[in-house]
Amino acid sequence: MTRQPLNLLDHLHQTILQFLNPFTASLSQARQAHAQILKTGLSSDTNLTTKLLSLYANNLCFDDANFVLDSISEPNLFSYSTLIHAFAKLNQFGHALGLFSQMLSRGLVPDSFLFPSVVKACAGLPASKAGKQVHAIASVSGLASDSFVQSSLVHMYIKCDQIRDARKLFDRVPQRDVIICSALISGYSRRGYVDEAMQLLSEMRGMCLEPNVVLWNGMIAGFNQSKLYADTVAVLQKMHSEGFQPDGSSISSALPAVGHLEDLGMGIQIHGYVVKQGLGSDKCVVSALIDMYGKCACSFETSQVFHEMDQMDVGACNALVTGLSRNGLVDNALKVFRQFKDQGMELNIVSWTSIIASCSQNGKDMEALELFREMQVEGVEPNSVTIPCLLPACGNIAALMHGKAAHCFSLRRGISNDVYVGSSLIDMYAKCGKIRLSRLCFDEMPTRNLVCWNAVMADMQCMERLMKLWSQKGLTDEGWYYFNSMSREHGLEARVEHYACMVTLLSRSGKLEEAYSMIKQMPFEPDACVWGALLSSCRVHSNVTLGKYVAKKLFNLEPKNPGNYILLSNIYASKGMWSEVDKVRDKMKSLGLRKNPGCSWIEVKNKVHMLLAGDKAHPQMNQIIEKLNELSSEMKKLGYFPNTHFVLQDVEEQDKEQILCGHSEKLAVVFEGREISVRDTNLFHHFKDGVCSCEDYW
DNA sequence: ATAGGGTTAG
Repeated sequence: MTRQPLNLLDHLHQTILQFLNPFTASLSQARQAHAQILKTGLSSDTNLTTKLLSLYANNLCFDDANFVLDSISEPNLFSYSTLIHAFAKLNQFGHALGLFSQMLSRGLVPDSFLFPSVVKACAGLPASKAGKQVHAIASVSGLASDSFVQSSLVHMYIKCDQIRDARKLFDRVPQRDVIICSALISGYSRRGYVDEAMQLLSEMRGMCLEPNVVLWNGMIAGFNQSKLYADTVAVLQKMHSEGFQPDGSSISSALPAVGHLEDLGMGIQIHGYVVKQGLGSDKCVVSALIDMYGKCACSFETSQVFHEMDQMDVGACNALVTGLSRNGLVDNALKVFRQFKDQGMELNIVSWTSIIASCSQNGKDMEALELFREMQVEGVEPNSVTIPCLLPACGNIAALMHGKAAHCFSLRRGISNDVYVGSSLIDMYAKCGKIRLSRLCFDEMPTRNLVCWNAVMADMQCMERLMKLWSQKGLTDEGWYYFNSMSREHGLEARVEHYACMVTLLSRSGKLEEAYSMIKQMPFEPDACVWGALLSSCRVHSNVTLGKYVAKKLFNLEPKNPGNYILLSNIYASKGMWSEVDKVRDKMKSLGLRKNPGCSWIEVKNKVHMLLAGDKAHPQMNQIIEKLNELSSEMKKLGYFPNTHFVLQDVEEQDKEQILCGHSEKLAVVFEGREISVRDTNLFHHFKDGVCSCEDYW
């Protein structure tokens, strides 16, 4: 009679065990089994509870896992190990460490199997203090000589940016294996220590150790990450020449470097290898190939590789979009993006960010804003990469409200501290004429890299344009202060764009000679930005002699930029040298260059309106013109006459008046009673209460 | 239980 219930229990036990099969069980089965266990009082069965723990952990059900752990009267090392291993594997490092400390406080002693997972958790966070403590505990437990523990510790120190501790530990290991060497070599590679990595690789020979594929791949990925592109490719070649077959992982880590180097020959060779080895079905390899051809300016091959794919892949689609826009084919990029979407392709955050970046980098700012909205409608959340791709579009068209919305989003999502987000905010606010907000963003950035110095230097340029401090030494001094402190206090080398900013600051305040001598002393060839800055100051200060000289330099550097011709002709015009003006205009005509039409944008009720000079395309154009005429006659009644002196063209007075009234700025001003930002060929004007921030200087 | 885990967006 006593056997019957035991059999029943046995049967139940078997059923629950089946439900808890780690390979087949679903979360709901785990919950059912859990309920059964509780009902039948099987909680003391360690076999069952451990399986349950592992299932909950693998499904990231922290609360359930903790509940089970608490219900075990005497949780042992095995219970904790199960959970910690699972969490470490699933990148739930905080949970893993929390359980580890709980386990220690219960007086349980970890074994050599548990330590690697715990150390991995410290590496993953990374948490260097905890890592050191765990190291100490391992030493006290006498387990620090275990090779698994040692390898994981080396990895942890590298992740915590403590290369010297990693090396110290490595040096004390008597019996080194491939794995611990691989950990250190990959660490060196990721931090850009090429010599140390290569040295250790050759030392392995002396230890009778052969590198394996994982080691090679770690080196390739590491060098690529350190932007040491030539070294990346060199390692791939070395690997191959030493008789190792690069796998998909090797190829997809090396291809970005080939692209950066624009080494098409190497790219084609690798493509051949991919085909030969049958790696063509590897999605990462294919995407990387498409990207490589895109970077090497081979639009045809980019599309070809894409179309030869046997299976659609979102990564490859993204690479194609970027590849097309990189080669001046934005419209094609937009077209294929639309096709992908219409085909029901699962577009991810990279897809949306790519197309937004393509637009904002190619003068399609309104489209970028629209796509950003569309993306959110589709339920895709922007991230810290999306924002810096979008913000230039806001800045370009002074879409302040959109920019502010992106700023608020960044604050809510806790990504405003990201150095790229911060830099693009600085830039966006400066371009919208919001200097104080721009500076606020700069001051609040916790870390500053080259990108944000670029932004703040550009910001200085805007300030110089927008403030009244033209000739006072204050702003120039501030510029010098930033310029010098960049290298002195932050160890960043001034680059050509920083020189361009200083040239602007100096030349705008009238120190044209000082600016020119700075250009001559630059440690590298001055580019078009530098000369352009000087030329536009020559225009401000009507300096014909220097202007003529600078323009010549610019015509050589960028013969197709109409802006330079316009500037020079304006310099002549400001001195009434109309025959010289005609010469420049004739030159432009013979080169087939045309002045880009003036363009204004205005945000009304969160919608951006674009107004092109001389363009009648705006749907409300009739009302706008009516209102303009109304304003004009009202202004004239109050004693205002269009100042035709500012029309730098040798035309009849009446035409000048016409030209002035057709200005896109005027068109935007019709939306009166608001803050208005307008941009001419080289700066933004910010109107508030009818007063322009440039104080009518321009 | 230890090293790499790759591609496409700034």
